[in-house]
Amino acid sequence: MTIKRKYHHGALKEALVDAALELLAEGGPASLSLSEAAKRVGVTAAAPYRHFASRDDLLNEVARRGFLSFGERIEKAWDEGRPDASTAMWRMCAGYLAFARDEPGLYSAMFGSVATLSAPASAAAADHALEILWRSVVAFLQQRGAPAQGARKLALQVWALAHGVAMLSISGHLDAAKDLDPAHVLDGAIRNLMESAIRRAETARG
Amino acid sequence: MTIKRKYHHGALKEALVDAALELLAEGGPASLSLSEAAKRVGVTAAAPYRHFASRDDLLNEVARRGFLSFGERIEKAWDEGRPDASTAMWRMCAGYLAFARDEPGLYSAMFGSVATLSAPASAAAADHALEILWRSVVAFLQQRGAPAQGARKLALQVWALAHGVAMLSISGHLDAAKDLDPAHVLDGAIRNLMESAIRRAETARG
DNA sequence: ACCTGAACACCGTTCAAGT
DNA sequence: ACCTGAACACCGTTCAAGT
Repeated sequence: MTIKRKYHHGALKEALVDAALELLAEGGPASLSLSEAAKRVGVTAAAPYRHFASRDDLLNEVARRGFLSFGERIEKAWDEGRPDASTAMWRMCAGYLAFARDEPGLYSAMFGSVATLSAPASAAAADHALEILWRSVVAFLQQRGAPAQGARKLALQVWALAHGVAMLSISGHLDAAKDLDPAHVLDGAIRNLMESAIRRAETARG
Repeated sequence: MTIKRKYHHGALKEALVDAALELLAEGGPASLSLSEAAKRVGVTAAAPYRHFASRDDLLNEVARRGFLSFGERIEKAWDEGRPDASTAMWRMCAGYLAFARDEPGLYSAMFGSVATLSAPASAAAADHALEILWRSVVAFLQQRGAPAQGARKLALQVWALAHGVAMLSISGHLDAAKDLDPAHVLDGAIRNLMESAIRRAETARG
């Protein structure tokens, strides 16, 4: 009664995605190999091509799912702005950095590859994540009694800031600043950004 | 009188670096191949190993030089804060984004690879680039009569912001915001960051 | 000291053949 | 419909041998 692999795996696509996440966690996007994923799952190197058009296609699917769980995570962290917008905004930023810190390989796959993430599915998932950020900024401005006029630009700035800190942190460039932890740097900058926006609104109102 | 390649190339190391820059420009870090660089230069795939320990070693050398020319570029753009700190800061940020836009492959090689850029030489070059940013922030604060107290943290925030915008721009995530160009987004954010810092100094002074 | 040639393991990808 | 086996081009890397 030896354990035999069935000829048909049954859930090969899911298994390959899981293996890809493993590889990403172990060595980043560079070590995501279709062959290695196939080997770990117990199929031939050619088998994945029934489910993915190419290596980049697999990477893209992984990135797409990454954006989805990323969006869920920061949405939960925002928690509809409870107990107040400032606290929730801080918590969301911390959640953003925590995701990048906990899954640097996945985060790099989502944002790192220049030409790879051209697929529309992945782009849509990324836009969804941005939208959550945008809604948070709008809610923040509303709670402070400011108009949501420049919210889109502000959301983009918040995103760029969080992304920049995350990437510099992942790549180790922030390690030189031993006394400054990433979350602290980001929090201070976000605070400045939001305060400036609110102040400008107040000044405009007279 | 046929043109014959000398057995000894003479300047193989330099030639390989140049070829690597070409490959980087054509297809990003993923298409930087030691074999392809060797082929373009006209030597065997094994020849580069006299000059570079590995593919990553070549990539690292290219990144190191990238940081050097990047540092020169933003230093020139800053131009010692002429005619005034605000204008110079804007010009430096524009120069930062222009570098990333003109050489996306090189910029990605400099910042993108997570595990690759672990070499101390490359890290030192990166730190030097950050120092230029830091000096600019200090000069900005001085010209505005504010103390240079939080300059280091502020420089890190400026860097993260510029890096974030550059990366999002390179990876195409900013294209969704058709009406907002990267330089404009960055400029607005930097302005808010600096103004908040100055205002805080003024409040503290009473 | 610097490069070639041959070799090996690995990877992406294709395709005819198996279940 | 899904997977194997064999095949090809390509790449990183090593090493003995050539100049």
